[in-house]
Amino acid sequence: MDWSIQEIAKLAGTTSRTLRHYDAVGLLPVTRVGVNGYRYYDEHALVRLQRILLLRELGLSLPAVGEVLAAQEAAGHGATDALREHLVWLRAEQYRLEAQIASVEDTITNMEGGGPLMAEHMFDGFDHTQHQAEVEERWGEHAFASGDRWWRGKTPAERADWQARAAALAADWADAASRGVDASGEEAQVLARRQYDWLSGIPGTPQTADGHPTREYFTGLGEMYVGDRRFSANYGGETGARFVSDAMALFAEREL
Amino acid sequence: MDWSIQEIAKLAGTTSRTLRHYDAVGLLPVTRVGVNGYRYYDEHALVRLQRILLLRELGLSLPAVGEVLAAQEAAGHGATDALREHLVWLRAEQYRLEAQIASVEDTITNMEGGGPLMAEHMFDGFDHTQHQAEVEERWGEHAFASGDRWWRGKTPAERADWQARAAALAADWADAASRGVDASGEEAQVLARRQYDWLSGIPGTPQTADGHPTREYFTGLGEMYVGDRRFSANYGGETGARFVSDAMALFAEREL
DNA sequence: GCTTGACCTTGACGCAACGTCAAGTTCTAC
DNA sequence: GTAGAACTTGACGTTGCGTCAAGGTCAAGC
Repeated sequence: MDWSIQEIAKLAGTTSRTLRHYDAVGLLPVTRVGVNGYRYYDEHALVRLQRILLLRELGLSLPAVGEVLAAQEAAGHGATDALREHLVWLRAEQYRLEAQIASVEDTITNMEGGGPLMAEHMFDGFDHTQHQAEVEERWGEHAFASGDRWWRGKTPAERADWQARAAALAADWADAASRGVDASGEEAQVLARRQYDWLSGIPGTPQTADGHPTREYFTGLGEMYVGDRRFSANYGGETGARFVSDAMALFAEREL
Repeated sequence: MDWSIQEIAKLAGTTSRTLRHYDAVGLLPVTRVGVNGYRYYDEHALVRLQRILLLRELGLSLPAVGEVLAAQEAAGHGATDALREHLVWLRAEQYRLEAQIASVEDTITNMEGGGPLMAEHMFDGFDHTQHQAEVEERWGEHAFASGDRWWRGKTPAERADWQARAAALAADWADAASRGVDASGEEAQVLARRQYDWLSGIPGTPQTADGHPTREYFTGLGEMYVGDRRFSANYGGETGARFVSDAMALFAEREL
């Protein structure tokens, strides 16, 4: 049972170029090469490939991936040293990022001359509720001031966390859109759910009794995204916004 | 008043190669080129260079740095849009890292078959208090068990933060050592102070009444680092450990 | 038997921001 | 005059593939 390079690539969710690369660096040698020069992979290769991709998602470099796999093969199972080392790495990076964020915030406030970052930048990078006026028009008056108070009532750490969550969501949407992901597929729907859950945290949005956005609000918001520069700018233009909108509409249809 | 490429590089704390690169990409054009082909920079270039380096430390890409500077020049001062965009970026990265760290931790616990990460890995990446036995021998019995209880009493978030701090410190030591930094210089001494402050957070270490490590403990610890593989492995070998030790000794001499 | 189109190959450039030789020229000091 | 330091341009290396480019292979249809 063996597969061509494209077949195994699709099975594992990667590309043929990546497979050739892994072969070139010796991380995943090709199982068999036909007389025509074609590469073929068997099920052992598939398992190894899946492990490689998993470790890569954890942020390990290719040499590090190789170490982990070699250790596992040598010690039957276990040998987490390389992973633990990587964990230390990740934590150091996180700490560095934290410091950088603080520095950038300081720089911004210095350049703007005083005052900490307030509500006007609450939705930086994910400014969909800038549509506040339109939203209010369609779903009735909701005091944005209450949202503002909610924001100011948060601690700096909470604000940062909230913004980080929003930024990550925005980045993931943009990434998925650029990769041409299917709006009805699992990945996009997971994103739509994240968007939905995230919205639940914002007061001043139309919500059901259990604190979640209403179906109408959710789909309506999605529709408004399309064609609105303030939103689409962060999501790969109108194409990206349309993708987001589609995914949200499908989610609402199925789940709400 | 103009300087040669090496002179201005030293003034700003960078390298001549970097200056040539900035010239090549148009970020910092050279002020004047002599008939011999030599590059010369004036004070305006120095100011701009310093701004560039500052923004680079905040993590901006060269094009982003160019945008910020252009906006500042156009608008007199201000124009923080690019920086704010960068901030969103940083937060998204941080969030991504957080998720990765959680995944790696899960993977490790899965591979080791159960149980969350406990005290045995408390000092991962910065395991100087593994010298516990020797330390106790020299500074009297201090129950390591109390340190263990302290660790287990922390919340996961606190543990992660503490480990991140330790990992960052370790990484910075290793980096400074690899760059051949002077142990008596400001950079190394700042690191030594961080190390000192960090130690203050660990119960079970000899401390003065105000909760700080004693001078003897601090210098003694530094001495033990040299030649101990468990420590030096993380710091660029014995050379790195010696550098750390020297910096710590000088710090203790001057400040404690 | 031929064309078409999908799939495959190797080879090579591109990216980010410089570090690091290499080979040759110029300056400075003795 | 000459050693040695400083300078120049040019080019490769780094990481993990993406992305052409140019061409060979295969299955299907006419």
